[in-house]
Amino acid sequence: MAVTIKVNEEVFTPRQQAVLTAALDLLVENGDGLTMTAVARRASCSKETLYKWFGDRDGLLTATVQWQAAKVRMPQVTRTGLTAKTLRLSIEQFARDLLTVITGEVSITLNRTAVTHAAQEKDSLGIIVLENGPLAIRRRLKPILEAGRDARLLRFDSSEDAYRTFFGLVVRDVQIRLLLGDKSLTQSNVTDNIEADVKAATDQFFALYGAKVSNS
Amino acid sequence: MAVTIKVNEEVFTPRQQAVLTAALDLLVENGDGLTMTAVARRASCSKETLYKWFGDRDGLLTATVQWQAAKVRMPQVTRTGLTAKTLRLSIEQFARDLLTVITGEVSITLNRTAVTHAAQEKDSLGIIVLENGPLAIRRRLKPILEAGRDARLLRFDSSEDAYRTFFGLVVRDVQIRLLLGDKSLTQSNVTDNIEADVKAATDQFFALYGAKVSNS
DNA sequence: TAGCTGCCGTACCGTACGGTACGGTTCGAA
DNA sequence: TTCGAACCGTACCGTACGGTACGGCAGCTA
Repeated sequence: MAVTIKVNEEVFTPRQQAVLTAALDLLVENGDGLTMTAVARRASCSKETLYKWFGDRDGLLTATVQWQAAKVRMPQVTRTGLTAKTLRLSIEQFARDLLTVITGEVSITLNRTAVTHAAQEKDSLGIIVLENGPLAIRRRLKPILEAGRDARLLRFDSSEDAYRTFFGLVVRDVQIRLLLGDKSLTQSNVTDNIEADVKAATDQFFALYGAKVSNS
Repeated sequence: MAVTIKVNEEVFTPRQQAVLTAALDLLVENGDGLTMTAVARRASCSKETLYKWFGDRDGLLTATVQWQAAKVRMPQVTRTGLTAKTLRLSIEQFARDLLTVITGEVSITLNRTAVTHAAQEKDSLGIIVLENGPLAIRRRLKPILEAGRDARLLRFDSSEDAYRTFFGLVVRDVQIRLLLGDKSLTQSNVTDNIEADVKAATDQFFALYGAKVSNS
């Protein structure tokens, strides 16, 4: 990976975080409503300060997305002994985390913002969102999958393929429909079904990658 | 389905189609570059005409997306006898069509445009894109899945669930990564692997939903 | 030829917004 | 108490762009 991006700490003072919070709120409320004047008013700060701290509008946008995306760290999965049972619970937890994140209002907003940004030859926001979303899950899931394979509980050639299949089974068409504003996916409509979807996806994943019981 | 949208013919004169082509080209070249002045110049027409034909900028955008999305009709799948073999070929063809469409430059542009639009409380473009993308596939795939079930070649309770699983297995994380501008997914990088991905997805789909051979 | 229609090209207007400048205030340090 | 740094609020500038107006031209009809 040649490009290194600022996933670093990039510490913000409390006051700056208040500004970023205001910016995020504006983004969530009204995607294109992130004008410098609006942020300044919402955060009770001067535009001059915004430019001093973040350089320009793009800098503010990047700082907001980056800061927020990094906050969406999902709870660590307890990776105890690795029996068939704990492995399944871990997988389920990953599915639950993934679904919970992508259906959240903040995640939808960040993804929309990054997609909009990507439509203008700018990929920095997309990279940040990817890095903190799918790729974060992948980094944490892969070792567990491989541990499962080592323990003869799972069976696959490429852990990359296994991860991507898992992603597909869990996310299906939910994310793209949410990003496109599909009204038939009410927030509650989705969240109410998360548990069922988690179970279904996990079942399917084990059906595809679980070690056959009656097998050498 | 309560909402009926203008998927109708909405005939455009050749001259108007030339204008829409210019608009689409601008969208593809530079997502946010769709200014009325740019379209007028590219299409060698006057802004006055644009407003006369399409009402306002949003009308032009909608007409462009709608006209283009409707053109992305994928080839009809020959639905012959429905043996195990033809069913599999049909499923593979659907997977191939779906992957080919979503990885295309035009599709990426339309989806990005619609997502951007959806970030501004406007869902019309999203509905159009959904209707002509995933939902079009669904409308055509479901009958085949159900025919497969009737012929005891497939096994599932809900054809809706079966369709969505199929979608997930085929699309995985490809679409969201493309929308976010993931550079590690070169165009060729993806298209070269389509056949392998089609086969893998189809295999997995039949592993999950194919009727067990040694059963009842 | 006269007149009408449709359209091109260009000029124009109003506004929204990114970015800058500056006066005034608070507050901590010397 | 004085100085300076940080920052708020506001006014300001330039530009880009959506939308409108208008002059001119081509083509059709009578």
